[in-house]
Amino acid sequence: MVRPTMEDVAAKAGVSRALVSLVMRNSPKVSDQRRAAVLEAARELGYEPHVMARALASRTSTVLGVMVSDLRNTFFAEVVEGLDAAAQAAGFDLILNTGGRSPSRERAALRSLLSFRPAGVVLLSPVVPASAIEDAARQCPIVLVSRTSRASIVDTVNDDGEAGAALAVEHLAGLGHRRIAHLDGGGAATAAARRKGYQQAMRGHGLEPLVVPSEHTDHAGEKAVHELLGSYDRAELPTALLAGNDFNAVGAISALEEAGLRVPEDVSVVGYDNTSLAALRHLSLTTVDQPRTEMGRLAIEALLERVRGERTEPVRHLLHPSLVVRSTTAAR
Amino acid sequence: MVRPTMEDVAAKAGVSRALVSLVMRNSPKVSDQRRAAVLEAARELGYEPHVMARALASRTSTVLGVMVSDLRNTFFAEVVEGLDAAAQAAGFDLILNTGGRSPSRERAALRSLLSFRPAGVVLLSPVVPASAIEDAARQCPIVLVSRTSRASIVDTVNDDGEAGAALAVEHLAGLGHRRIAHLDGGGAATAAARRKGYQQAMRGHGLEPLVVPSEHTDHAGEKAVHELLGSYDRAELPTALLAGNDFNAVGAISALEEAGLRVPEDVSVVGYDNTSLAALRHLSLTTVDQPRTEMGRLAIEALLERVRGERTEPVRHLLHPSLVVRSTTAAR
DNA sequence: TCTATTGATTAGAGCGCTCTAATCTTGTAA
DNA sequence: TTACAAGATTAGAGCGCTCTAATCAATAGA
Repeated sequence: MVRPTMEDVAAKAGVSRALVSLVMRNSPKVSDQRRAAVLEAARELGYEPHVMARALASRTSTVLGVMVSDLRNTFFAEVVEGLDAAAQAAGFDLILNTGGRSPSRERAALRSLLSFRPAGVVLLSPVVPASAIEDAARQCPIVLVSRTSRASIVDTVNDDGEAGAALAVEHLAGLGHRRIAHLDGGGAATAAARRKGYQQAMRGHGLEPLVVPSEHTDHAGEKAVHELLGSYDRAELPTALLAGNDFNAVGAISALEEAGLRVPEDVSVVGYDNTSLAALRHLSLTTVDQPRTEMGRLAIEALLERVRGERTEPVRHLLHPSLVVRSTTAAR
Repeated sequence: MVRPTMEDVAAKAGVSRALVSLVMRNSPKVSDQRRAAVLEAARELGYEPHVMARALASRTSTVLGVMVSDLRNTFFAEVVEGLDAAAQAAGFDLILNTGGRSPSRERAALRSLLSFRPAGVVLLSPVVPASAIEDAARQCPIVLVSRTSRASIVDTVNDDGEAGAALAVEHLAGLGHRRIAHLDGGGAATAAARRKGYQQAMRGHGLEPLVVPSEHTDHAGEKAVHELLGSYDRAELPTALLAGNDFNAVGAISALEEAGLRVPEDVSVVGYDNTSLAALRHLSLTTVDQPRTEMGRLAIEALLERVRGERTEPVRHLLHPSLVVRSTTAAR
């Protein structure tokens, strides 16, 4: 289990440790002959540089911290995939934590990440107070994903929920729907923007917004539909629903079908997030897609710009979502 | 961005660096008075020990490497959650990679993990050849999840696919089904065990196994059902299906319903994995649950036993799955 | 009063690397 | 032949910590 060090390689190749160091960082100022000898010795010994020792000596880290609130949520998992791909491409490694949507656990997780003296940290939809984030930002660059910030010291990457919701309303209105309800995301971080976009788009079409309180779960989607069914005559029922997210949409569809209403013949339903769920042919849900991999990529990019000192002004990426039309929406 | 060091804390508290070190590792041999002074100085300066420097000096790492083939798969994401929880509890941090089911990318990812000189490494369903894994195992303890190994140097954590499939057959046979088909998982690592368990359980009940080639996707599930429908008269069609996984089951249900067959009235369907998908009330899929969080916990446990030198014999955890009965199965 | 003894504190080396500055080789010009 | 520049190589300090062994202070026993 004890791995060879640079010193071992140097001894074997008959050169100094410093020369080995140069070769390992492929410095141009090494003769081809020595380089070959060092590389050969390293290969034979199975030598790989020790990242931590390197970080300590060079005073530069190739580690990026990532705190994700909940990996079970495929949205976050996919953003992490994007982060990983971009980080690997840039020669960085991720150290990853989960905070479980608990402020105290998130604090501990963040502290843990910072104790690595990372080059930067990405926070995925954190719930800690802004002050905790700003404190962290004094230690290294911070990028927030799916959370906004006013601090000029942190960058943010979000999808444009207003635009996404508007896209959905546009689609439904274009299909001839007039009574389009929105199942609200409640306390979710993304809910406000989606609600606002929905309301504005509705008014823009001269339509009356109808916001039904709900949550980002399938269960809540069912409940919301039950409430709608209880409050309106069949003839006055909304003919289209914009759910808070895909799960919510699936719950809504469930409840509609149980009540004998067909989707999309009687009621059209649009989700949000384009999770793998939505793509299932069994559901084939029309939904709003967030470019998750791209969000991960942009987060790393923003981080590295700060790391390299190329930028000190904050950047606010607001990504444009797109509508994925499947089988749960139809013309009125 | 330049953080205080132990030396700074020592100066501020008027003690030596060594004493600060003792306090940070809460050694008992420090007077209460000095301890308080050091803690106070650390607090004022916002000092946190530098994990990497600590690792280097102590020659012990608190880092565990994790390579996951694909985070998009919620199964893996949930195992990672389990890994993270157990690691955090033990005071370890995870450095995480994805290998994308490509041997070359996995090799690079593994190398990257090892360059941190981690205390141990967890490989989630890796596709690299066994030799690569055994090479890695010479550098630090390795635990494989969802992959078997004959090497005595690595530990493994798997769910007992045979038992899981048998559980499903048991359930269906108990409901009076005689013609139970299995939609095979094809090349997936877990497919063989599930198939074998299915076949044995069928024979145990004096029933004839019927394995239909498929894959772990919803699309393949649809296709498999279409083939069944093409090969059998309605009267001879299997009355129950054990799918390779939940996605596959959803595809199968889709195709059955399109063909005018009701689930579970005409055909019962059982999935495998108990993904969040299965729990959706809209699907409410009867399925076999793998204890994913537990798998993560056991992987960390096995790793730490090796790290602490408590064990040198390999351990092969074969976790017992359980059946979650929902609404896609009914009595014949 | 002096010496053990115990507990608290610290000096200093070293973990595996990088980086600056110094040293050693050549080749070339005078 | 000598001098010197340019390129190749190395010595050695130091990154922020841990750990062993040594030192120091205080108390107890003779």
